[in-house]
Amino acid sequence: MLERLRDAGLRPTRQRLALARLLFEGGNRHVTAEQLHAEARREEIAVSLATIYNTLNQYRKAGLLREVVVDSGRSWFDTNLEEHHHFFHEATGALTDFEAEGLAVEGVPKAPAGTEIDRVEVIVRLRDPQ
Amino acid sequence: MLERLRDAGLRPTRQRLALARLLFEGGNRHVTAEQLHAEARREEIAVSLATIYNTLNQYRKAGLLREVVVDSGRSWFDTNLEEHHHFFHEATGALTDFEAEGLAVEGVPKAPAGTEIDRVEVIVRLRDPQ
DNA sequence: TCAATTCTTTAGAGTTGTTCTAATCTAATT
DNA sequence: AATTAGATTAGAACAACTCTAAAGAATTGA
Repeated sequence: MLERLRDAGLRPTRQRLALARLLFEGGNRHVTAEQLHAEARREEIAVSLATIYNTLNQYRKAGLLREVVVDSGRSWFDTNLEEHHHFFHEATGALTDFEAEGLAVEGVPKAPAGTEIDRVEVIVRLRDPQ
Repeated sequence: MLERLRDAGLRPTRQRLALARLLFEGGNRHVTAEQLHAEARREEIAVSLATIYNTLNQYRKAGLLREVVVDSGRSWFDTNLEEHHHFFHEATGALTDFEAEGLAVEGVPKAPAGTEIDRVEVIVRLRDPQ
């Protein structure tokens, strides 16, 4: 974990290490800033909300996390760096991954002049059965 | 326009009619609440920001508009009701449509138990050429 | 047509999620 | 150990909404 932070050019401070452990040990996960803050509090890790936001954004810039926008008014951070897509259940706000393997998006038009494609994101919005 | 509002079960008030004209006359468009408010102000239509929000949400619920979430912290409303997808240019915040025709998304996994697919959204994120 | 009723609009206060500020603290470097 | 550069913090500030309750406008029914 220490290495991972050093490689990303981030000083391995107490707070950053503790948050890295919560985020990266034990499988992929999705969190919001508030959720991570609450979790740190439960684990008795003293970290301010400002540091949670700073850290999540630094991790994102360093490529340790991805941001997922599905929900206006709240940012999700996703530790899964593999190519994948998302289910989003509007009713509950639940966000789950599905693998890109098996999914084919064909016929994406070429990028408008002066831009290039960064990535193609597929969001499958779910509702309760009617 | 009057008909359109009545059919949607909305009283055709001065404000709702004026906003409907801005939104629906003259081709498809994407707006945020603030943008529409500024535009109304320029056209000397007196509408409060609260009414802008109310109206956009009523239009969305009535199916006259769709909401597009690409940008955490801001909601976009899209008057294009046809099946289509979006380019989003991160650097400028520009949002543009592309037709669904020609695009094929294959191999979407089936919806998790207890849910069904509402819609499959494709967002092509653009960056400046490196 | 004109009350009476119901729905709509409004200004401003409130809320939520996020960023900023500037003072204090800590890791790295000398 | 002292210095310095960078990190953390509480709380203020900010942006995008949403709510409230009072005033206004569209509809209804006589």
